Amino acid sequence: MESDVSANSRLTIAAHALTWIGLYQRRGHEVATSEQIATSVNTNPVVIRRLLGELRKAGLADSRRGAGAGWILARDLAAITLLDIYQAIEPGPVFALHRATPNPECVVGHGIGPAMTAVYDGVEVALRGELAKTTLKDVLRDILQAA
Amino acid sequence: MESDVSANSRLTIAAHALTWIGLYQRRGHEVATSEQIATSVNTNPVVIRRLLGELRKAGLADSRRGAGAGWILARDLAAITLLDIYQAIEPGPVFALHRATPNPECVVGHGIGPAMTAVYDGVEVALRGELAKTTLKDVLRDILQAA
DNA sequence: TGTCATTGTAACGACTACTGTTACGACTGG
DNA sequence: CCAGTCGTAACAGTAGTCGTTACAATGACA
Repeated sequence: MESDVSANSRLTIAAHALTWIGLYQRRGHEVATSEQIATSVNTNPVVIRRLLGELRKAGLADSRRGAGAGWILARDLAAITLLDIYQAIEPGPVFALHRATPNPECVVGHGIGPAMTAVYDGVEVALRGELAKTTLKDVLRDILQAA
Repeated sequence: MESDVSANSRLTIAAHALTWIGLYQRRGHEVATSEQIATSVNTNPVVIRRLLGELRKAGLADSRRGAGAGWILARDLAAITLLDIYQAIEPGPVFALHRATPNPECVVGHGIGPAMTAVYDGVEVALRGELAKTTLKDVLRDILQAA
């Protein structure tokens, strides 16, 4: 169970699932089932299907239905960055402004929004730049090298 | 009310509170009450006291009790970066690994943890670097310039 | 010494997000 | 037709944040 302090593991799970599909395909298989992926991730198949559904909308994965169905990559592992996955599954920014509008008659309340927005934009750019550096091919390479 | 998709507004509120105290002190006042700060932030005084309590533990603010009590800065605005605040109030990293340990008998399940950790470490460094660029003096300057 | 404004903190309900699970309809290869 | 898998709804459990009420503790000041 736990160990974390409350952060998002969705990016980890999504990268795990796609990398698993990629390795499975590289070994000659056609499709991977959510059941198989869930066994590797150690979770429920529905969790995998939900997540891969979002990745399909983003054009990173695809699925077949009916008998002998399952999941395939929509792109090569080398053409999928962690940024692609992040954008597919993370709806909003890391930091947010106030929930309730601060007092506009106060100088600070009036100007803090734009000031923080500028900083947060820079943070997002830096974060995305870091995630864009790594492709799933890189991730798989690291995994196989460590084995 | 809202508008956000579920992100942390704690850094925004904390920066708002400290900046407000700094401007208030610059205008000649001794201490700022949580009531006054809450009016500018548009929230409840207890929310401010809770947050400033964490900032006090980190050595960024200080408080006086009793009658005529309130809050003061423990450092000059120029000596407080957004990274200082972030570290004082954000308990964990942005991204987390799996909640449940993935299947260690699977190559991917075994190696994905270290591989993603390396990436996440880079993300944290980039994020912290961005936040360290801005001091509350910068924030206040932007606020006053825009007014 | 007494008053009283303010902090410190516990407690609670409301809201949101993610996770795990069950259930079942939709689809399709054989 | 049938069996296997996806697609998705529904629900409970966990966790974090926020707003709110309540009240004890503190300490400046009259």
